[in-house]
Order: sequence, then C-alpha cells, then structure tokens
Amino acid sequence: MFQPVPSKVDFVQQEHQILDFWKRTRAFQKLVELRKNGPRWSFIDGPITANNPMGVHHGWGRTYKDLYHRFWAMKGYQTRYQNGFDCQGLWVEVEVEKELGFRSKRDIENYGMDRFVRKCKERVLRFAAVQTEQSIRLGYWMDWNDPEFLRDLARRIMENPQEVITVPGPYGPVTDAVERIVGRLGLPELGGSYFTFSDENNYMIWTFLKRCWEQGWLYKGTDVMPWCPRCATGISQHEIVTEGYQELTHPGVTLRFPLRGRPGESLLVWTTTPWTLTSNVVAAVGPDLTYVKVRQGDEIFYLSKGTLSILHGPYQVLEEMKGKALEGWTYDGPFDELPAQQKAGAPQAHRVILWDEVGEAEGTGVVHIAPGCGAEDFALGKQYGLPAIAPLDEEGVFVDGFGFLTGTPVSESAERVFESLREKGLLYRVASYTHRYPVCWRCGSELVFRLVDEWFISMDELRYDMMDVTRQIRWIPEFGLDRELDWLRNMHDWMISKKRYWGLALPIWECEECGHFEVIGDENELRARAVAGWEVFEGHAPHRPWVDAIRIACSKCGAEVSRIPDVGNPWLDAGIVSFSTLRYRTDREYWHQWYPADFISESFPGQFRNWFYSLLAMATVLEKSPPFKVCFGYATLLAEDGRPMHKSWGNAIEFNEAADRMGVDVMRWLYCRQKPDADMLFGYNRANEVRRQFILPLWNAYVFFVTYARLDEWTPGDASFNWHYNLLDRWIRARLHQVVAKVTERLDDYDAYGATLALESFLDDLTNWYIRRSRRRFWKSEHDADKNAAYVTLYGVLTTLCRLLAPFIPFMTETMYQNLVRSVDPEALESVHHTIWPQVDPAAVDEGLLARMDLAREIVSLGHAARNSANIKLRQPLARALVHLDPSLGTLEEEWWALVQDELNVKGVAQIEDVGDLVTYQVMPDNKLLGPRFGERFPAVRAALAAQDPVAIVRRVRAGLPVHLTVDGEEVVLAPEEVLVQEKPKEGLAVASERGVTVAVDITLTPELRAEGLAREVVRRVQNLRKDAGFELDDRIVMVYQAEGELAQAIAAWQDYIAAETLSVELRVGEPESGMATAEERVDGYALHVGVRRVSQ
RNA sequence: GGGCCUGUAGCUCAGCCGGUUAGAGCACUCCUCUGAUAAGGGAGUGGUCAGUGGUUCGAGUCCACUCAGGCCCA
Repeated sequence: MFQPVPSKVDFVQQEHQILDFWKRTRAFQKLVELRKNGPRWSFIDGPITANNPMGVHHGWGRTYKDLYHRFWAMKGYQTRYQNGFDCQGLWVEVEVEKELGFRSKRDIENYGMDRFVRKCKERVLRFAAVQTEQSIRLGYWMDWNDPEFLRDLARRIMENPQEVITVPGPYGPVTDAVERIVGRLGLPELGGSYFTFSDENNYMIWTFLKRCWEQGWLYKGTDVMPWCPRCATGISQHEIVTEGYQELTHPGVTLRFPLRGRPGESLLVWTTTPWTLTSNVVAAVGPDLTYVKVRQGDEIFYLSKGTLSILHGPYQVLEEMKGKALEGWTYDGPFDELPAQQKAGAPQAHRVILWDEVGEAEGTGVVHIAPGCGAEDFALGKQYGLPAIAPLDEEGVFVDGFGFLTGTPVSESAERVFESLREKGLLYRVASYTHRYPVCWRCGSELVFRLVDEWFISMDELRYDMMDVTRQIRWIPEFGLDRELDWLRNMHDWMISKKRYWGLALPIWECEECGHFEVIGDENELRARAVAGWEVFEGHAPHRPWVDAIRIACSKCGAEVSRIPDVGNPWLDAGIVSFSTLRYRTDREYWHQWYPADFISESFPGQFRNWFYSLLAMATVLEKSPPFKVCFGYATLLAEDGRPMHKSWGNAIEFNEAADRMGVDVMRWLYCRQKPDADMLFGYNRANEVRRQFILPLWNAYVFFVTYARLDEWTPGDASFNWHYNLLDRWIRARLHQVVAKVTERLDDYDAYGATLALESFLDDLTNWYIRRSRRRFWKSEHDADKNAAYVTLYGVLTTLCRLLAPFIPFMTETMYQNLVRSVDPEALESVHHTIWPQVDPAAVDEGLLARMDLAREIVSLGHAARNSANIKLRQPLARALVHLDPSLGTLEEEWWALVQDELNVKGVAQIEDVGDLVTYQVMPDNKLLGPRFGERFPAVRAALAAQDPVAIVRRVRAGLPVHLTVDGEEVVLAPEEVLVQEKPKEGLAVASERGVTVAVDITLTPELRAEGLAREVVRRVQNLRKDAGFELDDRIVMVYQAEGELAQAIAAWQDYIAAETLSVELRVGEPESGMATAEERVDGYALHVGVRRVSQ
C-alpha cells in the first residue's frame, strides 16, 4: 500500500527531509558507483569565486549544470561531478583587506605577506564551505567536500600551517602538513571540488607559460596602462571593458596653449584630466577637420569649427583652414617650468601634430597629448619619437620634479592645477562634464593611466589558431561564436601580470645584469635550477612570499636571478582547468578519456573575454584543440522590477532566503523554463506563478492517485489481469510517449527551456483532461476492469513523469518515487536518481488518436462556449448538442461521442449534415496552394472567389466538385481542396464555431431536465458540507433535509442518485438532528435546510 | 564609431520553411466547476507586431535604413 499523502504539504520542509534521505542513504555516492562502467560524459565546471556566499544568479547556472549531470546519469553515463572554486587574485585580496581594515599595500607588507596570503586562503576555504552548503541545498549533486572539513582547514591554516594532519581520501587516509593538504585539494587522492590555488593548478600554468615563452610569445612590454591607485596595480583590458566603466562627472577644463611667434594667439585645448597637463608634450589636430581662427576680445584662438559652441561670449570668425595648415606650429606648454618637463626636453618638443582620430564630439578639436599618461598618447609618442613624462607613482601621487604638485595625490590635484593655470592666465573656462570613465572593477577607485612595465602574451600568432579552435565548438545560442570571434579579432596582447601578493606566482626569472629572462615550467625544474632559497621554499605552496626566495643562475650571464615579484592574471587560473583537473601532467591516459569537455556552461556576459577566452587560449597553446565541444551560455539575472539586484535598492534576494521561502524545486523550474538567451526576471511573484501553474497541479495529481489507490487498496501488482483500456487511457499513453520523445530530444540538444514547455503542456493535459475526465472511474464503487485500467494508466504516467522530471525538480520527484515505487517494491532502486531515463515506444505515439482527441476537445470547448453564451451552467443537463464537422476533419467513432456527451452534460449528441441555419459561410482561397500557382494574378483570383455566393461554392466544394471562376475574362478552375470554407455562427444562437467545427446546444429546459439540474445542485451543496465537516472521502452519512416546492419534488425524484453520490445510507425529510453538520441554502430560489452526520461502520 | 542580440496586449513572453482571422501566462471584468481545493475551467477587455522603405501574389516572419534598449568591443 502507498503511504498516505497530505494534500497540504510544506514543500520546503519536505525538501529538507529529502536532503537528509540522500545524505543518510549516500544516494549520490551510490549513483557514482552504479554508473562507473558507463560511457563518459565530460563536464568542466567554470570555477565560482569563493569569496562570498553565492547568489540566486549562481543558482540559475548551477541548476543547468545539475540538470544535465542528472540527465546524462539517467541515460547511463558516468561523469566526474567536480565543482570548482576560483581562489586567487585581487578580488580575494580586496575582501581580506576590507576585513582587516587595510588601506594600502603598505598595510599588507606591515601585516606580513605570509600571514596575508594565508588569510586569503582562509577566506576562500570559508566561503567554499558556505557555497558548498548552498549548492547542496539547491540539490546540486557533485562530489562535494564536507563543509566542516573545509572550515577546519581554514582554521588550521591560520593557527599552524605546518601541523601534520591525517584526512580521509577516496583511496585511503592522506597525511601531510595543513598547507600541503590545502594545496592538494581536488587532486585524486583527496577528491572533492578543485581549487585554483592548488599546487597542481599553479604548476600547470607554469607549464603553459613556459610553452608560450618557448614560442617567443611571452614578453615584457612598456605601455601606458589603466592603473588603480588604491590597489596599486595595473588593470587589464579584460577587466576594464564592461563593469569597469561608470558615468562620472569631472571638471572639463578649456585652456590656452600660447603659440610661439604669434603674439596674442593661442590654441584652445580641452581636457577632463587636468593632472595630465603637467606632462603635455604635443597637441594634435585632425588633418581634414576644418579649423577656425576667431577673435574674442583682444585674443585670437584656434579651434575646430564644429566645436565653436564651447566659446563663452561673442566672437568673430576671421579665417577657416584645414587642420593640416596648423601642422608644425609650436607653442608654450602650461607647465614648462617644471623640472620634469625640462628634463624630458618636452618644451622643445611642443608642436602641433596631425592625428586622424581627432574628432569634434567633445572638446575643441585640439587634443593635448601626454605620452606618459594615456594609451593612445603613448602610441603617438612612439610614432613621433616624443618623450614620455610619467608623473604618478604606484599610489597615484605626483613624484619628484613636479614642483608644487610633488607629493599631491592625483585625486586632489585638479584644483591646484587650475589655480596655477589661472595665475598664468592660461585658464579659459572650467565646466563640469559627465562621461563614462574607467574605475577599478573591484574597489571602485577612479583609474589613472600610468607608464609601466607589464608582462604580456602576444596574440599575433595565437589569435588565428584560437579562432580556428573556436569554430570547432558548438555555441548555444549560436551568436556565441560571433561574440567570441569578435573578441579574438580585436583583443590586444594578453596582460598577465599584476603587482600584487595573492595569486599565481609568475614563474619568470629576469636577470638584472643582462636583461635575459627565463620561465620555469614546473616544480622539478624549479628544484633543479634553484641555486639559493630552496630551503626557505621547500614544503610550501608555490605562492608568495616563499617562492620569492628561490634564485636561479642566469643561463646567459650566470648572475643570480630573482623571480619577478608579479602575480598572475586570475583567468590563467580558471583557464588551465581543462588540463590541471584532468591530470594532464600526471596521467595522460585519464586526460585523453575526459578531454575535451562535452559541455560547459556559464553566464554569457563577460565570459567571452574571460573564462571562455582563457580556456581557448590555453588549449590552443598546449594542444591546438578545442577544450570543450558545447558551450552553453545564458543571460543575466535581474530582479522582478527589471533592474539588477542591488541591496540598497531593496530588490535583492539572497539565495538562502529564496530557497527557504519558495523552495528549490520551484526555483529550479523557474530557471529551467527561462529562455536562456534573454535576461531573467527573478522574484517571488514569478515563483508563485510557477508553484500554482506547475508544482501544485503536479502534486495534486499525485495526491489524487494515492488517495484513491489507498481507498481501493490498489497496488501495481493488481495490474496483471485483463483490463480494458479506454480512449482516455490510450490517449494519455500516446501523449506520454510523445512527451518522453520530445523531452529527450530537447535535453540531448541542451534545451532545457524547450523541455519544460513540453512538460508543462503535458501536465496540463494530464490534470485538466485525463484526470478530470477519469475521476468517476476512480471513485465509482465497483472494482472492475475499467477502474483497474485507469489505475494502471495513471500509475504508469506518474512514475514515468516522475523520472522525466527528476533532473529538473529532484526533490518532489524523489518524494513521489519513494511512495509510488519504493513503498510497493522494496527491490526497486533506492532513489529516483538512480533510475534509467524513460524509453520511447514509438508505437505508442498514435498520431491519429492524438488528432481525434484534439478534435473532441475542440468540440467540447465550443460546446462550453455555446452553453456560456446561453448562460446555462454546466451542472444543468440539456437535451442535446448539435455538432457539425467539416468533412475534411474526418469522423469520430461512437466512443468519442460518448466522451463529448458526458463532458457537455447533454442527453445526446446529434451530428448534423447541414449547418446552413446555424452559420454563415465564408470561402477563402488556400493561399499556400494558390499563391504560387497564380503569382501576380492571385489577388484577382481571390477577388473573383469572394464575389461568388458562398453557399453555392460550399455546396460544390463539399461535393468534391471543382469551382469555376472567371478572372480577367479567362476561366479558372479551382480544385475543391484549393478552397477553404469557414463557418461563423449566426448571431443570437447558442452556437460556437471554429475551424470547421460547429457546436450548438438545445436550450429547451423540460421539467425533467430542471429536476435533474436541481438534484445535481443539491449533491454539490452536500459535498461541500461533507468537506467542511471534515468527513473522509469514504465516510457513509445520514442526511436529513427540508426543501420547498419544486426543489422538494426534484430531491424526491432523484433520491437514489443523491444518496449514491453523497454516500448517504439514509436520506429523509425532516428536521436535522442535533450534532449534525447543517447548512441553510437557497437553490435556484428555493430554501434548503440540510444536515449530515457520519454513520459508524 | 563598429559587432552581436532584442523590440509582438498594461506586464512577462510564444509565434516553425513567408500563407487563412497574431497566440499564451499574469493583471482586470464577468461566468463557471469543484470528491485535485493555498486549486481548476471558460469568456471578455486589451495589438498601427518600434518606425520607414523594399523584395514578394502575400511580410510579425526576408532585406535595407532609422529609432529605442541590452550585451560586447573601439
């Protein structure tokens, strides 16, 4: 027997019970065991930054990841189930700095690099534990570490990293120092999630970088880079492009550059970065732009014609000229007196140069160029051989040589620059200006541009190989390919260095004596090459500060060489994982088995230039092959108000809160039924919609089945005798197999959305048609073959549906499976997630049957509409329905009409041949056939047809005769199938018509029909009373009633029917007894007083 | 400035190869069913399919341009 199911259930609490069940039964580990000999489905996880709790947007991606893991597992595949954590880089440093209240790099150095780096590891471990718990809550089945184990490591790495501990591993206990254990997380001997700070990950990147170096792609470049003064590091192109811009308002200053040899005449120059004026070298004009010489007061200015509006007050245009005419003019710079200017020889270099990029969208058309302060300026400077002046130190403070500005932070310099310009009479005007300005994507500080040495991987050769590799991948949605190619086409050399502490130690040793640099490819080479510092380093992870101790001998000049202090770009860490986590260095056969990944999935925004890019780059360098076969991307998660979730806007929803308020099955369905390439709006209203539309009906269908199966003590074992499947049974079976085929096809194609649409429409058919139409079969008292067929059918549907839905909503399906399957078959697999994916029986998908049911439902729906238009309740029986079907629709056998009759609550259904009295006709050409046939004559044909008498045309068409028309004096013959007939109901009748189906109802109410209607009304009231009184479905009752007039007669006439429907063993007229549940009702105007009580059985 | 995507009912979105009268859900109004009940069903209101031009017998659908929004890059 099935276990009783409450119809009202706390889904969230139920999910927690299932989590306990999975944990207790080790359900995940058993699944891995069950599939260990299956074919492989390879997934590589894009590491989640283990720096904060995960948000609901992570839930979206993780739901896809879990969905496909479960799907492939049900199809019999083995998979690796390895989650990844992203651990290294500035984002962790920034949070740790916040935690410790640090403001600058100096704070970190005072605190101690060793402690700081351990603090970073500690934070990662702590949040990896939190995210692990959250993911488990989501139902994400992965090879998770015990969160307590991670927390324990977090504690120990701060207390005593060298303490030797023993921890369990899949192949037995592992004993090592805490720091070493942390460095081995995710490796085969420890299992669990991979961590990008692992030794293996770091050394694998070294191997990659060495390969780049051997190819000659790795170089140190001097360039002007965006720079964060707070973080005191450069920010790469990858980091800055999107999230790195903010709408900011700055003072836009317009100033004079007095022209030499032209007294009283100046170039008018404009800039929003006044600090760069200190480092001005030249001024650029557009060669083909038109410039004007204007007089304002007693001054002459030169600026471009399109920017005249910048002038303040009246002016007079004296002359026009092309920018070319200004070339070579010399001028006095605004800060020529500064020692830095003098030393660089800038005053001698001041002149006007030509530059095609100069525009008129802003400013004056005369661009001030400071090659030490801007990327484009620097490039121009190189081209013209100009000096570059670099005014700022690492923390954005003016260095020596800048006079009154030396020691001033750049953020406080603007006023002082203006003051100086004002004193010199060079300031024309200051006005605030709002523009998109780059900021540090981590700490929000405004970036400056600094001339620095950084390390790059050249894209010159790699770019095209990467594009080849990219084209071998299937991108979902397809535009992903274009996006990635676009990025690859345009991207600059990859800047991989960062002047920070926590991260990959770049394995570059650069000789100060001779300038030669070398890349060390792994730990063995490091040991072999070390000439000093090994004893300091030994036993530590390849992180700062320990690895900094290693010195090697320069292979060119023999000098002792130190590692460069830079750490690596974190996308190196994430990009290497298709090698580092697949044992590329240690077990090449294993790597071949799992590489490339069949599937990866991440949110699109950002990843084309980040993770997708770095995976592609590293796989191209190391193997020249695609690291993944399918890349599935999805858009951005927003709040329900369409805005990004933001704590201060009050529209943010935390993951844990969402999970425990809406339940994760609801969340998961919400995610899966989202079209992935559109931004998703997430919130409680959406969740309620999903609960009401999908989760509750599914649960109700299950509750319905279990309730009646228990009453009848039905179990699947009873299915053995010869039953009779009726129409509905055969139909729902056909639908089921249709949907199994569809869902399988959609999931094979990584289209969760398409699968959910098919499942939702199936559930609707199941609950609103199959079950609704079959209810009486379940609740009738006979235990016959028909009832058994209904049980067998519904049981089969529910258990199959349960498996189909298991990857989507793993909790509810587990609950259902445990009761529907396990409680009656102890031999069954322990979890629904251990079962095998349903197989399609193509023979069961009877298209004809499906089409006829569609037709029957169309008839029913029109019949309802017809009743509706006459305002007659469905409860009121009517004599008959009249149905006309267009001959092209075919015919329905007797059993279909019985179904229609029952559903429409009519005593009979008559098919009528001629609906002429009920409808008017409209005849139309079949565009699809006649359009191509007649081409441009088609409108004339259509007009000719429309001019005919529709009734006459219909008669011919129905008789299968051709239609003759005269078009432009020529005779045209249309075959009957080329003409479409439509029927429209005539006004005022209880008739509805659509697509060749016409349904009318006879609304004549005889006294007998009225009495029956009243009786049904009484039944319904009594059923409500039973329920309000809390009776069980099978409780027998005594019913006592008093009624007036026609109602009393109706009850008397239908006494047996009422008694049977309400399970009344006694039904009599009288005053309700005390203690009875009673109701005072008015039925169609007549008073009814009724009381009921249970009888003991 | 360039690339990619999106623009369909008040809101959120379907709409396959171009083909008859553009569909759902939510919201609103009315009706209805109820032995699935924190539900269910039906009907109604609501659309210049962003705009303009083109291709075509025929365009929400294809093409070009414009506008607006998003993403990506200069």
